[in-house]
Amino acid sequence: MTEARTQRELIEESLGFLFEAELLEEIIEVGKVKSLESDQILLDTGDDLLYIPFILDGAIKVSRDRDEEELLLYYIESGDTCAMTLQCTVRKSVSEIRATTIEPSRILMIPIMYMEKWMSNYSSWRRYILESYHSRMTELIETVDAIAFMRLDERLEKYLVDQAKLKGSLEIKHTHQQIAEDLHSSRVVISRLLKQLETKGRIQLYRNRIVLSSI
DNA sequence: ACATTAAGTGATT
DNA sequence: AATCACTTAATGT
Repeated sequence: MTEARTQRELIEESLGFLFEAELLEEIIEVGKVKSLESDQILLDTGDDLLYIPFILDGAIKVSRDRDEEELLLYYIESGDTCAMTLQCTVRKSVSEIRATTIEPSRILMIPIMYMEKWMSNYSSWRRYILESYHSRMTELIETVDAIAFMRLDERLEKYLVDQAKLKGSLEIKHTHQQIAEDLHSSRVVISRLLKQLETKGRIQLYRNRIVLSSI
């Protein structure tokens, strides 16, 4: 009882400003809230796309992975959805990305069968989907730019700043190894570059922890 | 005290 | 910028 109430409130709070009341009711009706700890895989490469996930709170990173290699593509936060899953409106398919929680997160899962119906019935839904697609595309291009045109040290600094903004804290609790994986580099290289940034006074290094001097 | 894991570094490609 | 090989430091048992 109270469970359902809280869930309704949670959904209204996170998504209420996005959709008209009628659609919101439908969303509350058919959506299931999934709670995940930090560092859990929400969706993995090769998984069938059965649900559209909406991030209610927390944050998620979307990365490409081949064999054991990984590369961070972009983050999704509260109010966002994953563009990858949107293509299932057109065609039933499997995921080509991995979505991992980077904070304890609650995600609203909506079966994909509603996609098409809502597309034709609700203008707020159409607008949301198109805008969402657009902003994911923009972020993806930003990432491509970073890989193509920035040196690794610049990319690392951008990564740290992005992390800090995302968490709302200058403290980043990652190992050098984890950062290396996100940037698709090696631990040794990241350690060296971090050391340089520390010498320049941009950061302070500790075990499992990096503190940014400023954003 | 010991083992394990994270981080630092010189040398080489 | 990556890899190897090794050292040093921090942390858990």
